[in-house]
Amino acid sequence: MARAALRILDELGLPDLTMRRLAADLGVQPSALYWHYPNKQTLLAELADRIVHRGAAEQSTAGWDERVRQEALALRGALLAYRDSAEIVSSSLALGLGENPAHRRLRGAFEGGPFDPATVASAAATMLHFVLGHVSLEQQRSHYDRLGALEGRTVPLEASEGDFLFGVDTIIAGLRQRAASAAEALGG
Amino acid sequence: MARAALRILDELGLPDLTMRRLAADLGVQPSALYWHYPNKQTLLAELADRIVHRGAAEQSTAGWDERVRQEALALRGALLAYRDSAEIVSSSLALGLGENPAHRRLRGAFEGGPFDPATVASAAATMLHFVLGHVSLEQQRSHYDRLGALEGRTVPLEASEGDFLFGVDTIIAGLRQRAASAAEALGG
DNA sequence: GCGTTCAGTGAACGGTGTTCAGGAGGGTAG
DNA sequence: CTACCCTCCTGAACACCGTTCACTGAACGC
Repeated sequence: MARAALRILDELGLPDLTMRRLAADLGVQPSALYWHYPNKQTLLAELADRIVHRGAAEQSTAGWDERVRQEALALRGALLAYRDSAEIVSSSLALGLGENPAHRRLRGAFEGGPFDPATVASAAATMLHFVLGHVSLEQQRSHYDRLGALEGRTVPLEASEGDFLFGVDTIIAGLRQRAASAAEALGG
Repeated sequence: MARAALRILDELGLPDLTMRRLAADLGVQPSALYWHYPNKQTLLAELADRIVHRGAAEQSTAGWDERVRQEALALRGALLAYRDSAEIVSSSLALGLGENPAHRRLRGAFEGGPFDPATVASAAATMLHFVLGHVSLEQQRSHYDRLGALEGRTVPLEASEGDFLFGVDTIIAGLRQRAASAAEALGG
């Protein structure tokens, strides 16, 4: 059932992912869905989980900065695999923050670095906000693009990826510097 | 009319900001609104403009990093002044990117620093994504909070502001370091 | 007086998420 | 064989939503 929802999401987009449409695809009345999920938001939350879950970076022995970079790229990849996924993940984020798989994996990557737990959480949140914000905008733009608005030049995907890497690397650089000055204050 | 919409937004929240509700508040039939705006999205875009417009940081002669910090804080302040504003601004962002006032002001702050135009645009986008992502999550959480979910401990606003400053300062630190290494490569 | 433009009415259209009484169908205990 | 329960689904409704469209007054220049 979540499978069918993901297929609709990918082919038609979030606005067309309605309970009625999903029910029709399953050959069932819309009310039948409410036996499995209490409401649409819960269904979307499960979709968000599945989308993020698929995007695990392979285990790596690299330094924390490279691991964070890989994790951010993997997350973006997972999000770009489904249409409008960033919006769904963002929406579902508020309820379960702290137990969100994306946040958890980013924390895992940061834990390999010289940060105290509070910093790890904040750093992961910062990176997560950036990634979701970036991909969200990217997907929204392609949505309006599909709709015929944005008549002018479309931003090429390549430029978008460059922007993404710029942001990720900037945040990582900031954290590296933060770690360095913290070490200096401690050791000096 | 946008005034009335902003009042509804603030008192009832985005889900209750319906064309019917707005029309009722104005003592008018819903269809009357469509003489002034072609559709709801256009109305929301104007609200986004007004919200962001109100949050201008005072002119400052400080360095680029301090100016960026002030601008980010001002933007967050403007967003927090209206309920669900971050979501509205994000939605309206995709259509008019490049001419968005928030993005423009952030660019203005970065232009005081040692960055080429492409870097300025990317840096402003990075900061904007972070700010919108952070505030969006913050507001979504308080929305669910109002609804009675999140039965457990609510994240205090102070912690949220700390997280926000952490992110802003980290991004600024990353950019500072980027500028330094670029200067070194150039001068050395 | 006449035509035009502004601003709004009132009813409808097609869609949405969600609820609720009820009904098949299977398993299991008496 | 009967009676019951549990699972899953039906069919019809409810209360909304954004949007469209023919029509109606009021105000204004010619």
